[in-house]
Amino acid sequence: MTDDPSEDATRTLAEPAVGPASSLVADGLASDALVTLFGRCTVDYEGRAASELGPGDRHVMLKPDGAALVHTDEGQKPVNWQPPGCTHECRVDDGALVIESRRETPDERLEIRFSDVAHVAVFRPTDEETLELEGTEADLKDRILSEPSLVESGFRPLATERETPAGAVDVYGEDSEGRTTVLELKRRRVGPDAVGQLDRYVAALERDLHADAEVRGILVAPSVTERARSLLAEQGLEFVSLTPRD
Amino acid sequence: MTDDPSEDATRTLAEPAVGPASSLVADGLASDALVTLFGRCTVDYEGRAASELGPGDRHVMLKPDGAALVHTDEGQKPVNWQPPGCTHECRVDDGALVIESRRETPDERLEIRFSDVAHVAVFRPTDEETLELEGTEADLKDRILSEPSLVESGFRPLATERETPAGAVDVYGEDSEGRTTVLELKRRRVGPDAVGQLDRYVAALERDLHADAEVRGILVAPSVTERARSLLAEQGLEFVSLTPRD
DNA sequence: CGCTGGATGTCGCAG
DNA sequence: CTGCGACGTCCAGCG
Repeated sequence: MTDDPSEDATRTLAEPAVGPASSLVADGLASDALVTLFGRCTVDYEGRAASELGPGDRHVMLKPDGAALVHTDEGQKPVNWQPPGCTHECRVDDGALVIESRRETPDERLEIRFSDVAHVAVFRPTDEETLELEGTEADLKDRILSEPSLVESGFRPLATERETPAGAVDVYGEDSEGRTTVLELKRRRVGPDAVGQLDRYVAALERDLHADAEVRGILVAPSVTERARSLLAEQGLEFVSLTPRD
Repeated sequence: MTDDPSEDATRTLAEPAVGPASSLVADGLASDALVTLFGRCTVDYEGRAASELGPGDRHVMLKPDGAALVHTDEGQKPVNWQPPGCTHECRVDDGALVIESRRETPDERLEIRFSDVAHVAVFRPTDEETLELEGTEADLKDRILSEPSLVESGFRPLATERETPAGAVDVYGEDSEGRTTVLELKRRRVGPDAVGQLDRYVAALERDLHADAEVRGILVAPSVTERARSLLAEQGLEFVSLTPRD
């Protein structure tokens, strides 16, 4: 760490000419800073899919990890983006400030062309802290493992993430009568997709064990939709209501 | 529209005191602008789940549609967020600048507490243009409908989004021998989940028609994983390779 | 790297 | 509003 303010201070430019704007963006990219731009731009993307976006005033963020985000006035998700790991370049082309972001595997390219830059900023984010999150599926699993009777009296968990030919089962165990019983856990209200998932695991286990093996499948979630409930019934599967918290 | 520059120009503050920072944020929120802040903050979230994030230097974006995004130096996704439709408030509390975002249904609350604000900006994004995207599942469907033989010689599409007790089938039709044939389309390489989906539709249709009805199920995608391929085989389902573009 | 499934998924559309 | 499935989903964990 030096005393050079460019090493840790925020730097900004308002209504810059293309040259100074380009210089500041390039400096920010070279020094692993977080760079933001605001101004009139078009956006072109080509990769897994392809898109075009006509001119408008938007907010662009370039992260030190190689991510790029283009935000309009609406929506939680960026209108265009590039994932972490991309290489960003900044150049001046025909009087426009052009940001180009590329990656390989898959080959993807994002080009943001600014006809006018209203603002450029270079920030130095720090990330000492990690997010503490609760209320996840992992919390629901912990709840069940520490108190299996919440699922059913006499239920005994024997393994988690047990492998089957159709994938790994969340919780694998036995009921009070010794029958193989598998749980599919969801942190929130579930639809038909979760039933299909549980059904695949149960069918795979019945094939994998004996032809006559009876395997119980229980969907554990706060609630189910009506269609999911009828699919469960058709497949001879069960449901237990349980939330990740409380 | 007036000549008041606050109505359309970008406004910024560098290293502001809490009072001026709060005023500018409040002005921005009141005038449907896009507001960004950068500085040292903690973040607390309570809603569908709950989270805490200790102090660090982060970038916050408040959108005119009510969305809120908190970005660290890493990741394409914000570390914390609030979806569009939320109500943002800005206040000074115990010398700190506090942004609070709320919504109902579900009841959710996000609190961002700045101990130090390095930068505040108010922008006026415009969104005249809409994104033109190609290479989606809809493009794959159009391709098949305009040239059904891409799936199989003699295939005749009869309906799209046809309803079954298990949900709507992407493409419903008949093969050259008059057998009911349903397609599940995916724009990219697929795994076991798509097989489960197709299987649910085929099983529902076989129940819905006659007990003796034979229904063919074809997964149409660029490629499949090995596990998906074996699940297809076990269920007597088929695969056709096709991409949304080219 | 590819596979797999979770996510405070988000988003758009239909009932 | 809920239900349902697509998404350039993103993302972590594991082989």
